[in-house]
Amino acid sequence: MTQRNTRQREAILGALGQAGRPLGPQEILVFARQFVPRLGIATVYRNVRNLVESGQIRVVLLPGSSDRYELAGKHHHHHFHCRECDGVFELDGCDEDFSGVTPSGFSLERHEVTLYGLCPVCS
Amino acid sequence: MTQRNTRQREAILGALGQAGRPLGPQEILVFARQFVPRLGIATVYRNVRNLVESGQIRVVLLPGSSDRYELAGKHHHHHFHCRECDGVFELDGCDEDFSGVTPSGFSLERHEVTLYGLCPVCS
DNA sequence: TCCTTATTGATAATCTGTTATCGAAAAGGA
DNA sequence: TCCTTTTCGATAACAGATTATCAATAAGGA
Repeated sequence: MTQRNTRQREAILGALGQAGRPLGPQEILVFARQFVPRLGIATVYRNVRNLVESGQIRVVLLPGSSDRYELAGKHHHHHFHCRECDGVFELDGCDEDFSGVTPSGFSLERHEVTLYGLCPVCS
Repeated sequence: MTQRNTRQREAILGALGQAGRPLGPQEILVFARQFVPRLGIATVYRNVRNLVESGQIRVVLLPGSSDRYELAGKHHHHHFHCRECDGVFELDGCDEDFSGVTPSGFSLERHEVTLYGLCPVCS
């Protein structure tokens, strides 16, 4: 036997699906406890790591803030980071092309765009 | 007497000027030791904090990497982050407008763009 | 130059986020 | 159901970045 299906892993995936936006480990814990009340933070970290390795979820890196996670398989997009509640929200797909801004000599592989301000709730 | 002019602070500002790109505290230490060989890392952190507070330098926040610092007073611009040497480089001014990408209900205040790939040296 | 006191340099302490440990619980094949 | 082995949950330990401590040094005004 290799990997087992646990209620905990399902709860974590369920939390990310339900939230519809990138969550940090602590946020995942809160959401997923709806499904598994006794869920522990170590289990969240463990499963998040495995799910990233297996390609089921994706790491969202943010300037000046800790990592969030979102379900994989979405097309290229970026995020909005609320300075008040610290929540992160998904934006619609990105069609920007930054090759023109890239100085000669540099080889551009990817880009990250983050918008800041207030989310609807905090406005 | 309130604040004194020290060789150390001058060396730190000199390092940032000479490098011409955002530096982290450890990088600042290396560069600035050209001017003050016995410079300590605590002094770098102390001065960096004061210089940010006094508005002489600016914090550069990067996704998935620790903070860098650059001289203040430049016009709005973004950065290129080399995945090989971890160096950060300044790009020419940004004229992007992301208000069209901002969903209704959100209030956009600022944005951050980071390009990734290889710098000329690492290419 | 002298003296006061901000600043330095070395290092211990702290902080935040994450991983390791280990006995208890539970997945799932026989 | 039983048994093996993965996974869990609580918490200790760790890692990297940053800040605090404190005796020694050095600005810079008198």
